Amino acid sequence: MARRPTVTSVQIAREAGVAQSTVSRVLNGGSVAPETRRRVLEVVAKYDFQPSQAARSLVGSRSGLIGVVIRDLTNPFYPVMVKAMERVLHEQGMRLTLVTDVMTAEEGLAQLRREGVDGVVFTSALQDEPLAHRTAGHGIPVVLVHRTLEDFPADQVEADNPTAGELAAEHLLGLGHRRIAMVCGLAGSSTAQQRGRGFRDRMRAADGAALTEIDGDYDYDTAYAAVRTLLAGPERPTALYCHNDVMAYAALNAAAAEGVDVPGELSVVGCDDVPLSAWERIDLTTVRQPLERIAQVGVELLLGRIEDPELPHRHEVLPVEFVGRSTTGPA
Amino acid sequence: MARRPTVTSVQIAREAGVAQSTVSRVLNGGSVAPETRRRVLEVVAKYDFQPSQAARSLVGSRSGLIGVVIRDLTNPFYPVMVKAMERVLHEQGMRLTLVTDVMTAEEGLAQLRREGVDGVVFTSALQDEPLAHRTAGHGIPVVLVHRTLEDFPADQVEADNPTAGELAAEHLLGLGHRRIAMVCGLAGSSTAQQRGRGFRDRMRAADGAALTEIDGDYDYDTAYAAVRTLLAGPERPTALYCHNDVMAYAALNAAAAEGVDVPGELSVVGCDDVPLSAWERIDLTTVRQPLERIAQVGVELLLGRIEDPELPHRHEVLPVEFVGRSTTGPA
DNA sequence: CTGAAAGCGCTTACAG
DNA sequence: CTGAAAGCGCTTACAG
Repeated sequence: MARRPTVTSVQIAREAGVAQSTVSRVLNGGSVAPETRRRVLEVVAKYDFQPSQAARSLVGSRSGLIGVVIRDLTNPFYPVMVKAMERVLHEQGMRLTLVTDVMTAEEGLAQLRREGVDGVVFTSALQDEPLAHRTAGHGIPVVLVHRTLEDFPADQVEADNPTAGELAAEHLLGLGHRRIAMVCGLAGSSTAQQRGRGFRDRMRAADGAALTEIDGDYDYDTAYAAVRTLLAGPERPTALYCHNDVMAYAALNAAAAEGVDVPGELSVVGCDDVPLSAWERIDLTTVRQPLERIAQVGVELLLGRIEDPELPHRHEVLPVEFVGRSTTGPA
Repeated sequence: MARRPTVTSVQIAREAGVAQSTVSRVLNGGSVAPETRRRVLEVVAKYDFQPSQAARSLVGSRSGLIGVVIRDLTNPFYPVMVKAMERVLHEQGMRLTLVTDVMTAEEGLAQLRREGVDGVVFTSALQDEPLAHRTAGHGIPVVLVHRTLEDFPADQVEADNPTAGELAAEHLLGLGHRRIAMVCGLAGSSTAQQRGRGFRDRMRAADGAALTEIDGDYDYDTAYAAVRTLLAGPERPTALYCHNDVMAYAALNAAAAEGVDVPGELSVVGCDDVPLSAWERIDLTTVRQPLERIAQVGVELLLGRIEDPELPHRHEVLPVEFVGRSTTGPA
């Protein structure tokens, strides 16, 4: 396999009658005489010259690459985030490299190191996740987005998840529900812990309220199976609080499969407010978190830290908002 | 910004007491004495050494990077494809770089050239799309996946879309529908053209069948607005054939918004069979195309071509399958 | 089997 | 403002 012929800065220089370093200066904004600049740019345009990223990142101090760790890309939550991050990065002339669940955490870290990323965004960190710690351990700037880790020495951005749980509980209790089940997200995730805590706190304050908790792992299939079992069982709850929208969809569908009317016999509340949730066929009552904003702030914090590693760590908590729709009703 | 200290092959060599080129040979499978190999690997393991991709792709003939052009990542169709492609690439030790709609086609091509991709997968080519042509023009191997281009000199993989259209028409006609509307995908896309053609062909063979065509652009919002207008109008059809599932969801939701019962007053057929379509709340009658298989075959063809550019071009057409669910009923 | 050397395409001091 | 030169971290002939 011969490498296909690509125009290099040396060829541009030769044709423009300048030194190769002058081409570099023109492209990177060094001081160049207007006439020289014009001549170089003309040749650059003629060949639509694109400087090699490999060479650039090899010699420069930056690769212009940001790693984004997203385990499950099929959760509709994440494409929205990816898009928001790409937008910010693209404005800065930077690129994004994805680490998904096709590879192990180990392989993911190796990948990020080989690619020489300037920083990494973690979107789904778990308490026992070694990847974020080890990445930071290699001196790579890290930001934790959406899910956070207590005492982790890095910038972090998340929604006000305890309040999200409280708002959900308040809503259901206000409708008169007392036999409630909570479909929990991944045990090691901060979001599940915080949303669970907020919900439980409000529940405890209510008279005669009984809370059952089941594991949904933030996964459609897991939640679907768990909710079907629950609904087919003896002590069917009158309301369900799901730690994310995807599990709420699973609950809605499980209810349909079991012939349980929503919201007549069962109320369902989610968390996230993914675009899907507004669909008439779904119309999910949920708690909105500012997905795009979280992604955007996360990338901005990371870029700021890459610029200045000495900045004090910031931990942003963004407000959530209750969104009442038609999957909830009186007990 | 100082570059953070990274272990290099020179340091590994020094500590192992060998030449740097020997380290390279150990890592890339050259001939090395067992004892030498052992010593080198020991040091490699000690530092968890990861060779720089930048250096490697600068000097080598391959970057190990494959560009994947996906315009709209939020269509649930695409994450499934990305995952399938990542899986194949990861097995080959290769990586994927995404080009989405945060950048223009122009910027996308520039990006791919700067990154020195070994090849590019186009998943949403349009007839007037210059990007695929120009990419190939730069000598970069290209494969067209899902959407194809007639007479394009490259490997192509698609579903049997004409048959998809025919199956949908057959189903609706068989249920007695005669006043039918077709919600069309992007005008310049092969899928919309082929699915439309297949559907029209069958329609023409049916007595007294009237077909209205409206533009949905493969976009949820566009299709939603168009279907609401259609349903609110005077000559409401009894059935809808949508060129993809996302527009069918829009149609389902638009019907709900207009108070039109599905399938009682309106039947809806989609195309794709994205996982979502099987949800009880959606339960869309559709025509399945083998998403993952298309993605997989596409990447395999591309890798084969990179290996041997002289291979004759292949054009694979994969079978589709009708999936009857509950959004369709008798006229 | 192994080492010394060239070179990939750039950026970045360093002179002038 | 501009050029000559060093060097980023590798792979790949080329000797031995």
